[in-house]
Amino acid sequence: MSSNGTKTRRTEIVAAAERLFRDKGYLATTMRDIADEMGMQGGGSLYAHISGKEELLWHIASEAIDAFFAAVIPAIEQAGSNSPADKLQAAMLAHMGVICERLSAAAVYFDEWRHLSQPKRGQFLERRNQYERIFEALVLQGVQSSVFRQLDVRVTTLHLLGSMNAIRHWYRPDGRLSAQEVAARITDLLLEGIHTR
Amino acid sequence: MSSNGTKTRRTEIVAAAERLFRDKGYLATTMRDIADEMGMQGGGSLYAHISGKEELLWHIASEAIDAFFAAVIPAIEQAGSNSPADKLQAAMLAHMGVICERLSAAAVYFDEWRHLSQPKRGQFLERRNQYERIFEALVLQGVQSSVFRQLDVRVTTLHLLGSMNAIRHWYRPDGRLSAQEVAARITDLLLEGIHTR
DNA sequence: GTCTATATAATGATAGAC
DNA sequence: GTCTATCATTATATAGAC
Repeated sequence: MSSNGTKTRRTEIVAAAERLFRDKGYLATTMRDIADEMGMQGGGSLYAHISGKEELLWHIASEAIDAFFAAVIPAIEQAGSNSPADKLQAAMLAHMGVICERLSAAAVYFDEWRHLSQPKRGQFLERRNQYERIFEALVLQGVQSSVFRQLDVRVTTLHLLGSMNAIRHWYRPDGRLSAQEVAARITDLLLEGIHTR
Repeated sequence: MSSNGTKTRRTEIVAAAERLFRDKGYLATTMRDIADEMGMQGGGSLYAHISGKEELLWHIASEAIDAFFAAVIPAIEQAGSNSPADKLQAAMLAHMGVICERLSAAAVYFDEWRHLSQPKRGQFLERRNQYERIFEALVLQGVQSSVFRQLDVRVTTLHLLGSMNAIRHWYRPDGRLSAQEVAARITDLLLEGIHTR
């Protein structure tokens, strides 16, 4: 939103690209596809607002990672208690909240970043690793304090992240469950397992 | 392998394409890339062995789904007991075994199938759904027999499949853990959770 | 079966009129 | 800021010599 509350044309283009990148993939999406989505007659008009296709990819990917940081950091700070379990739970709910509410951006973040050329690609991966270390630290704290089982921290962290991120493949905003319900159920499944106790 | 035990040229091409489709993605891989990988001088020589690029994608994707069926069905039949828990565990180990030992094929199966054009795309999805119903049936049996908690069967199944499939993003054949170890640990995490009991 | 050369189509991006 | 036209590049696939 600009200062007067209206979407800029550029913002609309980014949103259209985000949807198309998710639906068809970055390489399968043409500038003409994006122009069509905008109601424009040819791909050329887009270049009055953006510098090129890869700039769209970079914009979406880096804005997505900002969204994850912006949701998860405060969630951890405001968790119900200082216990690693509560902090991890809060982080997981926040992380999945971003995925469910920004499905297109999340798809680009997870699946299309590899089409960035260097050095953007390296910058992206560095920042993503930084983000994932937040979860690894929480898992480590939980294992060290015996709130969690004596698990391999690396494998457990990769498992948690991979499992949470997988919901992008099947969560539907218009489905039976709300984003909060899905996030809560997956969090419960990951923390407690599926076996009866 | 052909009857005399040697790889056919076509099989080599499929293997090269499989690697490249995983590393760069289907659309980012050119026929010249595949020819290079084969030590050929130009993309044209490939067409003596295959009919086109999409045939490679279809061959890899449909062979991959066959591999999943071929591993999981006997694993369930030969499970340690008739309990849903043992059958599901056997199915999970077999499923992740295929992913770890056929990483390239798995990547194509999970990420590149959408570039199939109709009607192949629909045929693929139909068969994949059929495969996933095997897991859904096992989850349902486990919930009905109270071996598992009273969980939403659909969400739990999607969670299990998504979590298992996510290991393709981080498992490395030359890493610290073997395929069997990774599969066993992820199975344990999914069934028992991470919380201390 | 592999080579070189090429036909054909589509792409990202630019130029200039309005 | 959008339009139309187009350039330069690259892609899949084919043709014909060897």
